[in-house]
Parts: sequence; C-alpha cells; structure tokens
Amino acid sequence: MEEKIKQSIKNVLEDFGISTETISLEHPADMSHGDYSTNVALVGFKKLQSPPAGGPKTFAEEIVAKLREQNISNVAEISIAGPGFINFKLSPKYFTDELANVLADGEKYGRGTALQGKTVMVEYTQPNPFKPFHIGHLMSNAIGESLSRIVENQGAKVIRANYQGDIGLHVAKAIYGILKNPSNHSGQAAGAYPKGTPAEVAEYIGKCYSDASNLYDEDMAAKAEIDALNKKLYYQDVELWSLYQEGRQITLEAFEELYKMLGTKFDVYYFESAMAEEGTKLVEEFLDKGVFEKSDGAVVFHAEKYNPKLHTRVFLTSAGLAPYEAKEIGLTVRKFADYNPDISLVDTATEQRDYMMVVTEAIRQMFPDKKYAERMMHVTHGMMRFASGKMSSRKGNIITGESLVLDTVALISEKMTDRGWSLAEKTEVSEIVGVASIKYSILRSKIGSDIVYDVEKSISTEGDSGPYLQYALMRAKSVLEKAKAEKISPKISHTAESVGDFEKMIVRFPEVALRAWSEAEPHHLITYLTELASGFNSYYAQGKIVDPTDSHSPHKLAVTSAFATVMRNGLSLVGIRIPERM
RNA sequence: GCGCCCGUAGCUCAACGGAUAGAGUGCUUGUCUUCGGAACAAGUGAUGUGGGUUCAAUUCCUGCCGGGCGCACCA
Repeated sequence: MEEKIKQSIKNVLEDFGISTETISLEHPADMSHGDYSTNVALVGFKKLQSPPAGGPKTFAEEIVAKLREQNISNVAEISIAGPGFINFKLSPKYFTDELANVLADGEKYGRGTALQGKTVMVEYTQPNPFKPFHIGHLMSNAIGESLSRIVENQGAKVIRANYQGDIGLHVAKAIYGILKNPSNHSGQAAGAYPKGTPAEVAEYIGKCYSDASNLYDEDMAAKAEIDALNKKLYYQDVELWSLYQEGRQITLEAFEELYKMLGTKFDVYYFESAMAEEGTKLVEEFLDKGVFEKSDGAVVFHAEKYNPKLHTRVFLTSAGLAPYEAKEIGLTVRKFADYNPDISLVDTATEQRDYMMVVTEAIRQMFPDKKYAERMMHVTHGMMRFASGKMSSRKGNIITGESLVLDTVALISEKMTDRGWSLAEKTEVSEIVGVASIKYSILRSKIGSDIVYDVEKSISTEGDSGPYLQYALMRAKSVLEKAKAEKISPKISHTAESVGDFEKMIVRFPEVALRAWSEAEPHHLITYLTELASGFNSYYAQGKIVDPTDSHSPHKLAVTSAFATVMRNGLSLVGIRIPERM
C-alpha cells in the first residue's frame, strides 16, 4: 500500500520535473489527519523552476489534482492540511481486508522478507563461568533474544551464540577462593565443592570469587598467589585441572537453568580458552604482514592510523599472552568459518564500544577481501541502576541477575489473584509473569541507554508493564472463549463503521516489526504493544463484545481475535512468554 | 586533555526533520465491578542553556552547563 502511494506521488512529481529517490510517507501522529501523509509539496516547492505564487499550499493543490486522476485503489480521500501536507485517507475496505489477513495468517502475520535467505549470528548474554550471572547479562539476554526473534521474523536463519570467558584472572580468583575458602562459607572444606544443585554450588563459587577479589586488592601475598594460579591455569596445570573443569561445568549448568527460565536456547557456545591459540597465531601472522607492530615488547595495533577517533590497543602482551583483543580475532575467524553469517550481530555493554571498534578496524585491515568487518554489527546496552538505593536482594546479597529474577517472581507470586491454582501452576505462571516484567523494563527504552529499575514499581499491579500486555491478552482470550460457548463466530463486516482507530492500529504490526529490525530497536515493539493493549482495554470497556442481541458482535469478535493474534506474535518477538491464565 | 553516548512533566520512558511534544507513574476526580478491576475515562504537568541551518528543530551544526563510558599489556 505504502509503495503504491509512493509510486503515484513519484509519477506526479516527475510531471512537475522533480525527481526524488526517497519520498517521505508517514503515518500522521494524529489519526484524524488521515492514514498517510506526505510533505513532498513542502520539500519539492523549492525545486520548482517556476513556483506558483500561492506558495507550497498551491503546489500541494496541483499535486493533489493529479493524484486524484490516478485513482489509486483503496485511497478514499486526498486532502491538504497545514502548511502543505498532503493527507491520504484509505478506504475502510483496505482495513477490513487487512484484518481478514490477520485472521488468515495467524502466527505468520507480521512476518517480513527483509532478511530472506540470510544467515544472522546473534551473540549475546556472554556470562563468565566462575562468576555470578549479573544484571548486565540479564540485559544482554533480553536484548539479544529479542533481536534474534526480530531477525528471524524477517526471514533470516538465526544462530544464537554465547561467548563465555572461561579463562583469565577472574577464574584464578575463584579457584584461589575455592582452594582457601577464607570466610569459611557454608562450612565447606577448602579445595572442594559443596554438594547441592548447580545454582547452589554456583552461588558458593561466587562468594569464593568475591572473597578472593577483595584479597587481591588488599593482600600482596594473595595477589601474588592468584597471579601465579592464573599462569598455571593458562597452561592447563594438571593439578588444578579437575577442580577447574568441575567448577566450569557446574556454573555453566547453573546458567543453563536460567536460560530456560528466560526463554533462550543457544545454538553454539564459544569459549575464550579455545580462542587464545588461534588468536595468537593470527596476530603473529599479521605482525609479519605489517598490520600489527611491536611496541615495548607487546604487539599492538594503531587503529588511529585508519580512523583518528580510534586508539592503539595491545593484541599480544609482552609476556606473549593473548588478551581479549587477540581472542576476539580468533573468535571472529572461527565463527565466520563455522557459519559464514551475512551479519554477525554482537551485543555487549557500552564500555566495550571503542574497544570493539578498534578490533573491527584490525579485522578490516587483516581480511579486506573477506568482508568480515563489513558484516559485523555491534549494539551496546547500558547499565541497570536501581531506584530507592535498595542495592541488595531479598537474601541480603548483592543483586545478581539471578536474584533479581527470583525476587521478582516471588513478589509477583504474592500479588497474584487466586484462581484456585495448583502449586505447579502458580509457580509456572509467576515465573512467566515475573520474567515478562523484567524483560519489559529492559526492552521498553532504547537499548543504548542506562535503565533505572525499581523492583517494587516494575511489578506494581498498575500501568505500563509486561503483565499489562499479558493481561490484555488474557482478557481477549476469555472473551473468545465465552463467544465460543455462546456459539457466536467471528466474522468481519466490510462496512465503514467497522473501522476505528483500534482496528487500524492492529494492522500496523508488520511495519513495526520491520522497523524494529531496521533500527535494531526492540523498544518500538514494546511501545506499539503497549498502545495496542491500551487500545484493546478501551475497546473492551466500551461495551459488550459477546452479545447475541448485537449484530456487530461477530465483527467485534473478529477484531478481538485479530488483536489476540497480533499481541501473541508481538510478545513472541520481544521474547515474552504467554501464560495459560494469570 | 582527546573520543563516544546522554540531558524531554516531580519520577520512569516515547516521539521515522513535520501538524496541538506522547505514555505510564504521582496527585485530583469520575466509571464500573453483568465478556477477567492487574481495568477504563477526565484533569494536572516537560524539550538544560545561548547561537545557527530550515518553510518547519526534541531531532541536524555549534558554544556553554551538567551526567555516563572509554583512551597500552584487565576482561
């Protein structure tokens, strides 16, 4: 539809001797202005050889006259407003046909073809074994999972990848803590892991890590020991190996349980430990080829030579070890070898922005013909800060990603309306709703910015929230079930009265889904779905939908059904699960 | 010091260079409680600041003020 109108405008402009590649056609913020609006008369006015004396408005009139001659199908009315906007009003039939498409397409409604045939790798979450799963990982997971689904929805084959730091100083710290257990956590004997679920053991490891981390800064002797451990681990010391393997395994299992709750399933896991060798080799190879240079014993890359805004970074330390930079090179080569993605989308925290640009520049210089750099896309998320100064979880610990999820789920559980749940049902529902509320808080704003999270407010029973979206859908479901019981079937009636703002909003879903991809911004979906839920709640409040005495009842049911379909598809794109009841 | 990001109602967030800057929350008031009130409706209230570009600036450029992040052997 949009393309058809644009084409017509283009034709008309050519008649006036104006050629433009891009025509701006948008939905006016105020729906009473029409369904589409263009500013071509305002923009094109200056390009005219002999502009009409009446100004842009007169020019708009001339354009409109010609547009009307074209008789664009489904365009009911063309008018001029304000300084020279041309507004298009579509015929009701266009919308009722679209609603019929929603019902016919079901879960396929809203799919696009922008990435048809492409392979996209999305790399996200990236927690580190031996360390707690913290809030940043939760943000990365919510964003990455949503982007994965948005990309999939545009026809791409998606590879979900998780790159984890299973080697490095943090591991040495954790191992040191386990070997010594200086605070005697859980009364656990030093040098071994306690018995328990993966989550419990991971929590123990987290405490050991934290102890060692403090000692590292305060105690010179401890620092020396940890540094020595780090070196031993790097060279896979036999004595430490089983302790290392067990701890690595168990923290990874604990992460896996969280992914399940969050609704993520990774296709591939990459580990830093496996990238050091390949990365080192590559850096050395390209040192000879002149991409890298020696400086103070280290191997560095002077990114500022190619882009003055970038800086120099170390790719191999003077001790000959591979820092993150070299491992990233190894990872890049590996993932392109494994999947050859058309786009490699990576989500990290914002502080890695410049670092990533330097690495990307190095890759550009290393592999100009393979176009790796051109296919790399980096998005960054901000930090989650907490309102009300409440920085610890219910158990009094530092808030981790895991404790935030569990605390939120527990609060939701307390506030749930009792519907005669079994314990299993209640657990399941509170989990789905609790995770939804966290994901909503993360995804509702632009992904780059920091977000302020208030545990109490985000699960408050009123207003903008994940539960609000789920609740609207539950209501719609209820209505549809009641209609079924009363044997009224949904049927679209193709009359002018049957198209209101709410119906128009429903059929905008495909373009919102597309925009979420083209800007890589899930928050467009959240904003849209919130408006849509609000629209439905108003629609619902206006009068009965299921009413045997109302001849419009079948149409209202069709609209309700279309709403439910779009809400389901939309929630799926942001990675929010839908409960059976709530 | 240099680079990147940000500054919008009391608070948390929107706005593809466009029309009267939208939501939620808070506060004030109302609906209804017959399809699920975790709801609906009404009122209240904002673009940090000085220039510039444009028919049109929250949006682009620029000065200042304020905040976050990054800038060599950590990840």
